[in-house]
Amino acid sequence: MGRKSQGDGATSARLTREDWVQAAYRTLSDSGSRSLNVEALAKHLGVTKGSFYWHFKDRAELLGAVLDRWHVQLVISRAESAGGSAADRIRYMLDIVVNSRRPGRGGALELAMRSWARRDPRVAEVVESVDQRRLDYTAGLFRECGYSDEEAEARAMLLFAYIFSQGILSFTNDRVLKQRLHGLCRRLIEGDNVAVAAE
Amino acid sequence: MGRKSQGDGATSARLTREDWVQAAYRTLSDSGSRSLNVEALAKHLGVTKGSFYWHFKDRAELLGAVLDRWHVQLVISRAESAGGSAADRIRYMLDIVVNSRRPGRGGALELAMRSWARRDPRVAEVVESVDQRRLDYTAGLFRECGYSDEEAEARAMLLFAYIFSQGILSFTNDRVLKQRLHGLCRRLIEGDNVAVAAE
DNA sequence: TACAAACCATACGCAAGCGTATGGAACTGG
DNA sequence: CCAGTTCCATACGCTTGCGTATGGTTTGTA
Repeated sequence: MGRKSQGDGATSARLTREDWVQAAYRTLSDSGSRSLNVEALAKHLGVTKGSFYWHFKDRAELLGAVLDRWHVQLVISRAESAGGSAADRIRYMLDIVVNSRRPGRGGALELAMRSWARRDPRVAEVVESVDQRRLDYTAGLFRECGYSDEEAEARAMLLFAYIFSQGILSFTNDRVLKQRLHGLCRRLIEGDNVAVAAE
Repeated sequence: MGRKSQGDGATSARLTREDWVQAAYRTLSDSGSRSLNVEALAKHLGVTKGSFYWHFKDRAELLGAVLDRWHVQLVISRAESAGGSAADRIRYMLDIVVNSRRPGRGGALELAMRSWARRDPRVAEVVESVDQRRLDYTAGLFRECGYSDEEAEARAMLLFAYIFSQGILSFTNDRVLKQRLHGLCRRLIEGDNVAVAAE
């Protein structure tokens, strides 16, 4: 097994600190941070852990880097970069759920972060701030659609609950049915104001 | 540290297989199944692992027992035992979220099961069947309230998404605000039919 | 080409956790 | 009270994974 033939994210022959973080970031969604072990990562990258301990002080430093990456990556919301009106962006966020090719992927990462947060208060703090920021942003969109402060916040909560759960809970595998149900859920979350604003 | 003074679930001086399963079941919600290790459990129960390996063949057998317990426990829904009309039971399920004294507890267990399911297909199968059964049951309640099949299913999905997320996501710590938002979310999920039927 | 820095391999010590072996303590029916 | 069963403690071997030490290989650079 040659190095260049399997380096997952390693562009050059030799690795950088960033390559390690990326690999760790992906591995994280396959299980908790607990199973994020150095030697497995090294094997996955086609090197030995001698490489790892040159880039990082210890395993904790890698986990810290992974946490940072998740933090900044999530704050720069995908919906924001998509642009459009508030109603458009709400609809965009909702439709990501169905349109994503790899459904369990994003949900698995969220899951792993929460699971990790339960035994590391530092992680819990980051997760909480990310949740809050996402909620604030989305509530702002609903306010732009004409909802009151509280109703906007409630609908934002429901929106995230829905998105989050779609990635975690395994309700149905029927694509067609899921699509139809998605339309109904979207209508319930968006409500009348958005529907009116969107047409 | 004497045994009887700290046995967590052990009623008599000596332990039974059931005591081990109970202790494991509780420990599970504190992190993934990965951190469910025998020696820590033994310490928690005030014995050594010599005891454990008398009751169980190996660690896998304990995990299997824990999985079974979760399975049967969840099928016997709490809402069903509460009784009342369909609308009452829907409202009861929704209000459990706010009324539970230890908010993170149930959510943490759900989280742990999902996290576990991601690396054990046997667990994934159980989780999926449990999800499906819960959804079917709840959709039935909404149908009793006069909703169509699909709308009932969509509202059931939203209900579970909401309940699940309340246990996992960390939106706000403000009790009062949470209570008001809960009322709004409940109204969105229940919709007009339930509201009419309930009054 | 020569030297320094960056990067990696190999080999080791160490702790945690699983499972086994074996003997001892506690309870039980006769 | 005394076998026999049930339950537990102690001690051991084994594997996994973290971290270190040390030397080797590649890359940039003068």
